[in-house]
Amino acid sequence: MKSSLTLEHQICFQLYTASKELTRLYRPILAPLNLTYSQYLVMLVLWEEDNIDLKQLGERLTLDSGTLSPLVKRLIQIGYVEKVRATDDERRVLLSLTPSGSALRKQAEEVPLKVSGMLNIDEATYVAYMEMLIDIKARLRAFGEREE
Amino acid sequence: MKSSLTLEHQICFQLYTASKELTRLYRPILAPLNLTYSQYLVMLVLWEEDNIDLKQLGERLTLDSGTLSPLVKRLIQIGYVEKVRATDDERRVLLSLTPSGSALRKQAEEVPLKVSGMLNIDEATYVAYMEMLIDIKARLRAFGEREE
DNA sequence: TATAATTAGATTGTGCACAACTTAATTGCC
DNA sequence: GGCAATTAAGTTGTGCACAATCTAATTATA
Repeated sequence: MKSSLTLEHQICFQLYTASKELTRLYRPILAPLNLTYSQYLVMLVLWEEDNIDLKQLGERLTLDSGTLSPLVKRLIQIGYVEKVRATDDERRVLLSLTPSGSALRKQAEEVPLKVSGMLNIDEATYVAYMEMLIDIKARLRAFGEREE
Repeated sequence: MKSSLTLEHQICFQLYTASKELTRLYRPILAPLNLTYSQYLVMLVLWEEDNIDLKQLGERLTLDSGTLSPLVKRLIQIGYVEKVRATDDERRVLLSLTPSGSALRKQAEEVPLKVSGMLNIDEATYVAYMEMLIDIKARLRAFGEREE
């Protein structure tokens, strides 16, 4: 079972292309906000919880400092966020929204609606798909923990 | 509905992290074959259909020449494939397996088994998940075509 | 209380992923 | 047949994604 080497029968391939194609859908929607897809994810976290430290941010997005450091640098250049060193622990860096970064949230509110409109998907299906993806991740993590 | 801006409620985020985490699972499995994940996908296509041209390969994987050209260059350097210009149309480039690239298939046969073992997933669930991912792509493409 | 181990973040190097552009071959159309 | 439009690959530039390494701050412990 599942041992066929055919491209289309690999769940990895379906997941990989689905992710790429969905990201492609976001590009024109995010362009007016001056954000890439990954930058948008960082902003989503900040709108939810301002003044988060980079460590937590990386854990939320499963991104390491090698990815996050230059990404955050670009968000600072655009002027949406700023870095503040934590006073209690000088190693930590807190990320906070600038007024322009906060203001952007209003425009971003429309993004999920546009996307689900484009996907043309009903609530029940949407939820089922979300659960599937979360389950795949749970299985991956269960394996990771088994290995430790 | 679906208008919450919370990270975890975005299907894009779940798809993006699931794909990244699954790819991460493949890395140690593919390392002994001397392949990255994307290179593995190219090899899958070649084992299925040798002597394919780059255009078709790119369509199969939804990758453009900007990604594929350097990727193929690396596969040639490793010695798994070679490029041959098509005689009937000098623009086309055909990709074919070297003996070492063909031989690799035997080792690769074990990859899907290892992965489904790690995912610890039964056949029915696996198939259901595949169908969901294919459906997501179909919806994305349906939108793309509507826009043309 | 020195110093070893750990931790947070940054840097470097490799490999995608894709847009925009270039080059060369082919096809269409007159 | 001649020339514009199209097509296939390749190149360049930007931005992830991640491993490996480095630096500086903190914590643990001998």
